[in-house]
Amino acid sequence: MRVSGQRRTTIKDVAEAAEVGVATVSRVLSGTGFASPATREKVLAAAARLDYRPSALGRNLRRQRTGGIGLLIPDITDTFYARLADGVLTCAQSAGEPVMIGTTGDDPEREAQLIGSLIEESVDRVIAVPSGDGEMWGPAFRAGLSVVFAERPVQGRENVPSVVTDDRSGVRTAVEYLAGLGHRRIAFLARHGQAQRARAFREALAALGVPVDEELIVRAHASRDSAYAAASGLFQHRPDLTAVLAGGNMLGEAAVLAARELDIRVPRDVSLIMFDDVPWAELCSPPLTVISQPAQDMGYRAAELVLREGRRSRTVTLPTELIVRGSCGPRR
Amino acid sequence: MRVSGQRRTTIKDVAEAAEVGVATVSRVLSGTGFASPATREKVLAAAARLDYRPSALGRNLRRQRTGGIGLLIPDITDTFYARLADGVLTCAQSAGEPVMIGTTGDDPEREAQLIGSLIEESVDRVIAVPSGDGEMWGPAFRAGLSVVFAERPVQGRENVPSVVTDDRSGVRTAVEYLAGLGHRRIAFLARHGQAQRARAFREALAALGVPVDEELIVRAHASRDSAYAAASGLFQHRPDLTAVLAGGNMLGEAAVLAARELDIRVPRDVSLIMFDDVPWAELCSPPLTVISQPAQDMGYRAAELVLREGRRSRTVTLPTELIVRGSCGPRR
DNA sequence: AACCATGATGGAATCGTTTCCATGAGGGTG
DNA sequence: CACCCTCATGGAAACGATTCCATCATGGTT
Repeated sequence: MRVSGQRRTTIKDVAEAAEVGVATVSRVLSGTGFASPATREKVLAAAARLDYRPSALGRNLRRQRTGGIGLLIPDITDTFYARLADGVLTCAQSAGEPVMIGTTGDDPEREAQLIGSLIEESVDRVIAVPSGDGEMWGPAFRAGLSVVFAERPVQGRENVPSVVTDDRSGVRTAVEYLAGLGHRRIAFLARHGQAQRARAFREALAALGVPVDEELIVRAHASRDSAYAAASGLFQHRPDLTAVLAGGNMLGEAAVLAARELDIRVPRDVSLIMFDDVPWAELCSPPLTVISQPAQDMGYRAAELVLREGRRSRTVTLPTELIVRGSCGPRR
Repeated sequence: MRVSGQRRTTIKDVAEAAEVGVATVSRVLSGTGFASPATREKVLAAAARLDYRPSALGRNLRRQRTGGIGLLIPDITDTFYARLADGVLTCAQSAGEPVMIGTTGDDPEREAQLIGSLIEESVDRVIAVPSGDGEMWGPAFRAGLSVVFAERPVQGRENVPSVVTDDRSGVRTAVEYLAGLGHRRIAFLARHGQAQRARAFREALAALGVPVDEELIVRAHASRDSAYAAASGLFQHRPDLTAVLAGGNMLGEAAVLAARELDIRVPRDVSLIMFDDVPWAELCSPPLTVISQPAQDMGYRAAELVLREGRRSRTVTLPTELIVRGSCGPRR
């Protein structure tokens, strides 16, 4: 314990203190290679005595890679992504891996920038909720990163392992439930990047013989303001709709708010189903019927996937569940 | 653009391509030192042609520090901390600094572990919502980290810059408001680590001449389950209370849930004020009266503080605001 | 004309670790 | 007894950047 201005204790100091070579210290401490019990003891004692912590900097430079996981999500303020991040962190921390986080705001350009910065930092494992198309991931793959996509796959990168929710089935369940209540003019509030869900929505309608009205499919960006604008605009332009499926919790929140603002009562005037179950869905008035998604699990699985780099694994699809509460009623 | 198995382009490659020395390349690219316009041009061209990105690893090792910011929060799932993290990320990303995030779960031991891992990674700037006492931060200061505390100060480390909310004033406002409605038996649901607020709560009661009932001050850990248990236990043990102040949004959520479960109506039977304004507070039934805190701003300011390392600055105190909605009523 | 200040430049050391390789000791087998 | 194989060990190279320092050229001053 020296005064400030001290030099970091290095492996060399330990070697000196233990009266062995640095190579031996490295071998003992990293557990690889041979060492006699006596030497091992000496080294361990010296390391403990000097309170030695190996520098990740030196190790990483030599190994030509940074341990750790890069995590790219659209918005940490969205509880869905927060839970996803929590899953990643839980897995990563139990594996002792640091996590570098970045938020893209669903902006491909910012995503590209963050990818660049991860490459610069030699982070070689990335979990991402991709915003853009597959192109911007070119540099990442060229640099040899192992990537796992979460929540959404990327078209054109089908062989990249991904962990996604079963959008098709989730959307179908919701649409069938609404149709069963008599609804025909059902709107879908989607975020950019949810093309998959929009497609599933069209398919589900078509399967039920309901004509698809493209004007009822509205897109918003990953921000509260954008979500509110989309929801409010939808209600105002199309007062004839009787049900809304919100593609995420922020869109659901916006829908409730916009409906309240416009004096549209839920579920009397409009039925509402929201993707993603969040704690407040139950506290809301009325309690929201939702399609729950295992966000935290998704993050955890993605982290597992990206950590066992060896085996190439296909994409994992996680199930959704319809939780009926009080925000849907028969067509008025 | 080579096939896989390629070597990273290094500064040496650029030097060769530009027909100059590596030192010159470094000077040009990092902007320091002298270089003739002609050479500068050559270097820049070569770097662009080879798509050169300097390795952060090499730089960091030489500089003996990692750029970037370590961020330690109790729970990323709590929207308050998510917003705080968002503020940090916004500032850090606009400064081009990577952020390493870790969640402590308000567990001092995990916190200590994460601090250790930050030191190992040579991260030299940390923003933390501290869980434990000042002791575990010893190693961090000894290692020369520059630390900024957020949300809570740490006793015994008063000279560490911090960004906190004005707990005293926030609590006082809430208590005075409740007292003004006639409430006397007011409970406080606190999280561990909110000793500051509990103290302010006692002071505010004392200032109003209301006797302090220690049994009405209940503590929970940073998890939904713990919060619910605390809230439910409180309502069951003390059916005589008429108002509750929740120290955080998860505690408020738990209080609403527990009250509903026990058939306690808000605000008829019990008035409720929650610390931290969240989007769902308005959607809740009844809409929740809250003490809003500038969480995102707090994170941003903390990041600013930790980034301009030079000047030592005192702690910043951010104001709170009482937002009256519908969860408080006169004493029954 | 000699000298010096200044700017441009590149070689080489350095950061802390891992890992390759050479060396040496010791024991078992032919 | 010679030989070889194995294990233990340490020196030194490598990773990729920054930066100190020496060298050299140039132009201005005395």
